[in-house]
Amino acid sequence: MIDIQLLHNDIQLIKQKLANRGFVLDINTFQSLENARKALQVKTQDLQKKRNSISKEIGIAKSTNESTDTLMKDVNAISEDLKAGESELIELQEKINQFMLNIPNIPHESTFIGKSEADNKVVKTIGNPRKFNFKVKDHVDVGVQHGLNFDLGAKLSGARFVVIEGKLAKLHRAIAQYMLDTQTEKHGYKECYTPYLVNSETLMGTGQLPKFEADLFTLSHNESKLYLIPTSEVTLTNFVRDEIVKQSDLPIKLTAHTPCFRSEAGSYGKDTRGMIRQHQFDKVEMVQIVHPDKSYDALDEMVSHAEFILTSLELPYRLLSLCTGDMGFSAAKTFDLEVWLPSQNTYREISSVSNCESFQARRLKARFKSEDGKNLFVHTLNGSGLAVGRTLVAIIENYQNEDGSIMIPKVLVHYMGGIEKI
RNA sequence: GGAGAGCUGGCCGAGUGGUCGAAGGCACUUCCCUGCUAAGGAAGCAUACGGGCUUAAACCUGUAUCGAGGGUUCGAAUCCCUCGCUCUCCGCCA
Repeated sequence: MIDIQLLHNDIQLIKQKLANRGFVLDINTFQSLENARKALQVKTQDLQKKRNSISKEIGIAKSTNESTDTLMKDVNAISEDLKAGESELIELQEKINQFMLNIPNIPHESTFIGKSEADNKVVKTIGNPRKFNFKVKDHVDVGVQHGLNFDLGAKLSGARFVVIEGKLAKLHRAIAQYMLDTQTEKHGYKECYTPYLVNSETLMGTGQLPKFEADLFTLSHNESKLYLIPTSEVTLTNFVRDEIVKQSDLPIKLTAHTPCFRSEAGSYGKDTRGMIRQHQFDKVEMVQIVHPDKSYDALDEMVSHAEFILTSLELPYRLLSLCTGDMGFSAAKTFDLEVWLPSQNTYREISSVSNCESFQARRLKARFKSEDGKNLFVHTLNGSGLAVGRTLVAIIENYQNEDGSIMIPKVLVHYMGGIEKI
């Protein structure tokens, strides 16, 4: 949620900034709601004040056994107005709140203005795609012989599900272990195990709700509803919901390896082959909760933490700075890492690292106590470190041999129990 | 699934209808005192959203908030209802 003061101070400027990311800010609705709210709040609070003071007098009168008839008459005279005002005010505030919850974050000034992914800027390209002296196969063709089983996934669950068997399943696990060990031991994140099912408040906090319910899988549980997490950014970032942490506790660096569940509504026909786009995939996530002055340093740091995985796996990749039109709802600034996929002769997203500044913190009421005793919103960042499924895809494709075998990247051999090739 | 207990400020904890946003303690901040340390004394110390004043802050002031929501009442931390969560015991269970 953006700071409502921004809308009070210079709403035209904010409208412009939001327009850069394709969001139309309805100024008229906002201002008429706010004007109505302000007038009604003043009126209602005035009536509450009257009621409270008369009630206090009644209390005093009762204790001295005086008559309270006229006081009662006074208070009854305003009670109807008061009740109507109170309920109308709540309604208005709820409308304003909904309005605010549906506004995306304001892009950072360094974010390029653009409409779609075509306008993203390549920051750098690292590593040279390998030259193959045979016809490369895609990860499906290579993977099927090693236990990548889409038919079985479809039988058990449907489209966009996969079963991985044998050595390839072990490789999948090795990748996740390696990433988790690296982020904890090398980069200082605390390893966490979190729920995969969360309530709506949690998703509200990180911005998936109320706007993107269609992208989530839901489960009914008694009267209430639970959601499968689309990323462990959701659980890790919500650690600080409704908390006031000490400034000295910052930065908080958390990581988790979890499955992620996405309904992929609106992506029909996209990436239908293979395991690029699944309803369920594993990811090692990094989250940082930081002092507002440090969040852009932290962003660079997190990008480097994701990059380290790619370079150490010796996978060619490029770094993209996302334009305003391609960023997620909660982000002010986002870098994507894309890994080289020889079968597609292109780079594909494997990590996304975002600074949400105070956008999530405001929704989460996640604050820290500053040196002068003020409660200020923290900044939150999240990034994949990395997507496990897509990393498996990248390894299968980049490390394939002509005979269909797959070399194991050096750093993973240890995690594969010494196996160098499958 | 059954039975019971509980949920109050950063923490502990008092408070069962009326000058309660909430005693007391701890922690914290400032000051005083004291060779150091320790101890002692004084004051301050919740959050959100309004209004006033102001360039702004400070400040003054109002309203709301005692797990959440609803109800009763002139008035609710306190009474009633629903829900959530925590704990204890029993049952079941990886």
